[in-house]
Amino acid sequence: MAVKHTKRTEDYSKWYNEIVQRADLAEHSDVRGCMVIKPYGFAIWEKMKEILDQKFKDTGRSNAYFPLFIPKSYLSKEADHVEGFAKECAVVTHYRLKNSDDGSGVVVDPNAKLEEELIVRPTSETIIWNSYRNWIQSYRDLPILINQWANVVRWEMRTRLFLRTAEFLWQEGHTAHATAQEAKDETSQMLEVYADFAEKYMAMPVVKGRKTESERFAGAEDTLCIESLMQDGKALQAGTSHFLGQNFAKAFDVKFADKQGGLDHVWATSWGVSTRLMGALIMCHSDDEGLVLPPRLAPIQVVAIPIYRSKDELRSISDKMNLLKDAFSSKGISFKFDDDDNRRPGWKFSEYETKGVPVRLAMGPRDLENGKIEVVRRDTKEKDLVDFEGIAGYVASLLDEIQKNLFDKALDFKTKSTVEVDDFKAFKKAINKGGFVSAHWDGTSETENRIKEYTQATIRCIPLEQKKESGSCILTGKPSQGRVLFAKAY
RNA sequence: CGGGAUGUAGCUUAGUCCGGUUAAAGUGCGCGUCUGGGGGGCGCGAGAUCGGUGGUUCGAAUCCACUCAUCCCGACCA
Repeated sequence: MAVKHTKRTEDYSKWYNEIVQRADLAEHSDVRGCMVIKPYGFAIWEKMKEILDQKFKDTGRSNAYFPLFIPKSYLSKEADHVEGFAKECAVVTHYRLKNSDDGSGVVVDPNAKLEEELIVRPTSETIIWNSYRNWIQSYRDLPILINQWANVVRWEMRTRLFLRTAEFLWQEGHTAHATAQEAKDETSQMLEVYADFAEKYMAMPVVKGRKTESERFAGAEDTLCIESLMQDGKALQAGTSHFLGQNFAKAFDVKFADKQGGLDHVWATSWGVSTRLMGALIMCHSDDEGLVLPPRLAPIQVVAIPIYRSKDELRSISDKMNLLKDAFSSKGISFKFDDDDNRRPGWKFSEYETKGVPVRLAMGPRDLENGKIEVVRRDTKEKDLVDFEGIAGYVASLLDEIQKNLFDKALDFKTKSTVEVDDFKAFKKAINKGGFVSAHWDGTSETENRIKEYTQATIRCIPLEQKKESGSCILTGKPSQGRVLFAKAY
């Protein structure tokens, strides 16, 4: 019996929520706005982490860890920064509980008030730059290239699993440089790392771009980003890399002596991606049956299901599967043989489909006799009967093909969903249809805001790679030097 | 913080308008059995102080008041 689920075309956000829960990725916690990431979901995040972490290290960065709590006074040192985050900070005011007088439970001990309140980090620039002051005296101490894997808290009004939660996991890189150019290069380099990760591993095409002033990170001089397009036509910011100028160095008085003996403030960057990538991954590839995972991020790449009546049949199939286990493991392919006798084959088929396992194998008595095995790929659901001999090699190249196919499909969708328009009427129509809309803009925040009011669309980015082209702003008609990318966004 | 809605078994819900004895179903869970190539069938069983507190009443899941929580729509939002 097929179980009814919400389809993407019926209600996209309902579909999304159901996938997250059905695929066992995460659930709502009793704590408002916070989620529990379940083992299967966390396994995907761990793969992302592992790959990114290696990329950071390969490019010369190292990990460190800074405190969860930030003294309130630190946060207020950089004016734009505090303004950007003040409205969504959790604050620690006391350090002790006590039993209530009426015995009804514990209450906050009013005598244990902190002299200076602590902010639960919404991001760590301030506490890190406070340390950097002590670490940096000379140009010889630079650059400092540090990353930390951590949780942060932003008290959001409305939350959605993975996409926007009050607490989330991320990595934040914080670097310090002797020159502006070096910091800018760092910002670009890390953006490349993110783009490469998104495309090669998540199989998710992205647009690399620059944020407009109003979308820029609080405290940054320049924000670069990768933007991706979800299947419902809404854009999602998947990663950001900021050139912070000397803002934090000035706020925290971080100076260094250069070769000539002069004293100057240090140049900074920060860059990050979060568990939001999980949301992007889900919305980029999954279908009405459930999750679809790119092989390079799938915790289980291949699952095998035995079909049998008697114990003897199971035993002879198991013998074959154990051979496979070794063959796959020597190729670095993660393989699961599901011989759980409490679940039936049909149930298992649905289960692994829901969880997005890229390749499913099934073997029954008939196959065993004929030296065959059934191979089903998750992305196209194509089913083939293949010779058992040499199956590991067959599956290895199939996984590569699936990885490529997912990217190609997503790229095709993105290309088809990106349109150029030259007047406001066409713009409104295109925005309502969904997707990226490439249009001329006069470069002012006023115009940007008015367009947002009229259409709910925002400028996702000013693409880094694009042809120079003069034109006129779709709203005001004023001259423009190039197109920017608009979309409704998550 | 404004507007709307909902809290009943692990989950999804019926019952509430119009008060009545042991609170109902599906799913999930446990046991048995037949089964097994796309979410199995049958039988038996466990599981709920009906969000909380107080009130009205002979009697409250049901009516009233208060309270807590969650969800949706706004506002806000890397």
